[in-house]
This record gives sequence, structure tokens and C-alpha cells, in this order.
Amino acid sequence: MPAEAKVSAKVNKPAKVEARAAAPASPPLTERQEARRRRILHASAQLASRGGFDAVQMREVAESSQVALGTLYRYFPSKIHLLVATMQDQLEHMHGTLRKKPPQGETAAERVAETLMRAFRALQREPHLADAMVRALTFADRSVSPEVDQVSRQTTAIILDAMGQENPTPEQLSAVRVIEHTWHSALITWLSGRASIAQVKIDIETVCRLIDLTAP
Amino acid sequence: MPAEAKVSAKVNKPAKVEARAAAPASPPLTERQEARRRRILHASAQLASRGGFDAVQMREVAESSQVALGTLYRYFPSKIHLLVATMQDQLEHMHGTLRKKPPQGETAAERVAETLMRAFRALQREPHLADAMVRALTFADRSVSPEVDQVSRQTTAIILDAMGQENPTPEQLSAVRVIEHTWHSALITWLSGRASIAQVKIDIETVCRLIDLTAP
DNA sequence: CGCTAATCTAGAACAAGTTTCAGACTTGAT
DNA sequence: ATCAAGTCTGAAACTTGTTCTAGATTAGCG
Repeated sequence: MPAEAKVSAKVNKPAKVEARAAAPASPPLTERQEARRRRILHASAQLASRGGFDAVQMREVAESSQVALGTLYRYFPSKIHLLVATMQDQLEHMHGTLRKKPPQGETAAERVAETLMRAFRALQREPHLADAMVRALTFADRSVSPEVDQVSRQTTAIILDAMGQENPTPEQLSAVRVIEHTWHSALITWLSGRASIAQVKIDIETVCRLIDLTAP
Repeated sequence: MPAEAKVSAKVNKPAKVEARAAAPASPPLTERQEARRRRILHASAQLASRGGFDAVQMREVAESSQVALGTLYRYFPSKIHLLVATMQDQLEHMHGTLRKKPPQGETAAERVAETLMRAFRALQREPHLADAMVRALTFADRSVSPEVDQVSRQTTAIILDAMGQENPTPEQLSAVRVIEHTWHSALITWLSGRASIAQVKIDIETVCRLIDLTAP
């Protein structure tokens, strides 16, 4: 019946007031649709790498990715959704990269700090892209919760990986959540020029001490 | 020479690219100007208390406060500036209120957690207002750094007050910074419905343990 | 008081995110 | 090959933040 069947639960008109399931099993995308989605995300990242959040203009993204504006909005119901999806995309890369060279530290705290600093260095190479993604993430409202949650889970996974913990205790999970909070907020202060790179490093190292506090 | 003399270093055209001093000594405001500023902030808080960030529309703020749109922009060069100023305003109240009943906890960590939870409860009474202020705070870019920094200093002061520390060590200041990070980020996750009130409480209590770690 | 510079007002104009719509195009099923 | 249903396109419209302008007002000074 349909053609280029319903793009997915995620990729569908409902822009704001919707309340759909997270993304348990994303209805399959046509090849051309997958390609479109990829082009869009690529254009988004590219524009973001230039001027950051403001430079990602929906009309430009649409043009760059050779897609009509309406289509762009069908795939990503708002600029925030688009940027959060871009972040998901980048995070996957990052996780893959990090996996390859596990951190060397003796203690879990050291390894987590080392991993986060590695990620931070990667972000420093594309500060504008980082700006766009992080601003979108923290500005996101309820309508983007599922996607933001996914980013959060991915981040948690990275941290747990670094800890080398298979079965973290609830206490450790709390510590990880606090580390994530610190990570996001520290990034923001750095991006808005209110904290130096050194400062971010200190904050990360400081919060990572919580791990020793909950694990020994 | 002038009339309603230059409103202040802060309240003046330069909207974005400016780089003026923080607010060492704000050139005095006329009574009528002070009144206008107050009306604006009041309207802002009122609108925010209704629908949150989105409900604070510059045209409405202008109308509610009986001021021309251009004037509103002269006082607050952007919606973000306005909301951050609103937050400064609210924070002052809060600090005053908190001062009156110092926290009871035995340890510094307990007192800080208690204070933050008290603040959190206050925010829960006006969740929309909280939404508007916190979103503005984390979305603010470099052009708002001085104002955001001011908010940060105020928050730091509240926390140090609760700790009862006159001369905090650098380590303790790091811990306080991390606590602030956690505070902001936890608020965001709560506001966007991704964390429960209980969860925020746990996160706050968890991060406050850092104080014991740096002070004993 | 009368002047002058700065401020305030009303309203138009502009920019970018979002929505809408008619028509062309695809897809999968018959 | 044909058809129905769902997609994509192009373009216009709408919303809200921000800027601009011409003229009315106001404050402080001589």
C-alpha cells in the first residue's frame, strides 16, 4: 500500500504534542530514505562545524542535503530533534573510537576521567559542532525526551565501559549520573567561555573521585 | 545634558558584539527607569510562571509592562538576557529567604544538600518559572556571560553559606563548582521530565558527599 | 525658562523556525 | 501494468525574536 513506507515511529509528522513510544523497533527505512537521513545528518554536522548552533539553519540543511524543507521536518520534527540526532550519531562514532583504546588508569576513577578527557579533546577539535550539539541537548524540552534519553544512555554506557563495571551498584549508578551532569554542565561553561579547558579538567577529575567513594 | 541618563552600562544598546565591564558600578537609574525595569522583570516572571520559556514573548512582556518593544530591548538586549536577569532577581529573594533559616545538618555536606533541596522545593512551586529561567541560563551564549557569571557567583555564595566556610580551599571550591554543575543539570533533567524529584534528591545528596571528601 | 542630548513610543520591517498545501512521484499489492 | 496510499517537492504563509526609524517626551543644565 504505502510507498517509502512510513519512515519510522520517529520520523513522522507529529512535531510537538505527540507522545509516541521511544524507538523500540524502528520501522525499516527504504534505501533512499536511509540515504536522505544520512545526507541530512551530514549536512547538519557540516553546518554546525562551521558556525555552531546558529549556523544550522533549517532551510540551509534542507538545501545542502537536497531535500525539501517539509521533508526535513518529516524526518526531524524540529531543529532540536535534528541536532540531538546529530549528537547521537557522533556519540556512536566516539564510543567506537574510545572502545579501541581502553583507558590506562589504575583506578576506575582515573579511567573514567581519562576517557572523558579524551572525549573532551575530540570536542575541542570541533568546538562549533560541540556547541550546536550540547546547546541543543540542554535546551531540549519534553518533546525530545526520548532522544535525549538515548544520548544519556549512550553516555552512561561509555562511562561504565571505562569503569570496567559489569554490574554497577545503585550507588555507582548515582555517581555516574552525577558525572554526566558535571560533564554536560562543564561543557556548557566551557563553550560559553566562562571556564577554561584546565578548569573543565579539574571539574571532571574532581567529580570522578565520587567513583572511588562508592566502589571500594 | 542627557535625559533619563544612560540607563547603565548594562542597559544599553549594545546587543551582542559588545564587551563591556561586568557591572562594577551601574550608573544610576532614574526613578522612572527603575520602575520600568521592575515592571519588566515582574511581567517576565509572571508570564514565565504561566507557560514557561515559550510563554515569555517579548511583545507580551513589553505590553504587560507598559513599555515599547524597543525600550524593552534597550533594557534587556535579548530574551535570554531578560530571563537571566529574572533569575538574578529571584535568586536574591531566595538567598534572603534561605539566610533566615540556616540549615540544621551536622556536616557541611548535609547542610548544603538541605539548602539545595529547600531551593528545589521552592522551584517546584513554580515549575514553569523554573523552566524559563534554567533553560535561559543553559542556553545563554557568550554575549550573556557576565550575567550568567553573576548568577553563578550568587549560587556559589549560597552554597558556601550553607557550608559555613569562610575561607574555602581550592579543593573545596572545585567541589562547589561540581555541585553547581550537578544542580543545574539535574534541574534540567527534572524539568524535561527525564528524572523524578526523588532522583534529583539522590543526585544532590550524592554530589554533596564530595564536600566531606575535601574538607575533613 | 529654554535648550539639547538622550530616551521612549509606535509601528514597520526583517530573519529564521515551523506549518501548510497542491501537485508530482514512489512503492508495494493486485 | 495499474492503482491506492503514502512521500516528496516547491512555495507561500505564519510566528516570534530582533532591528530600525521617525517623531514625541524627558532630564538636567545654563
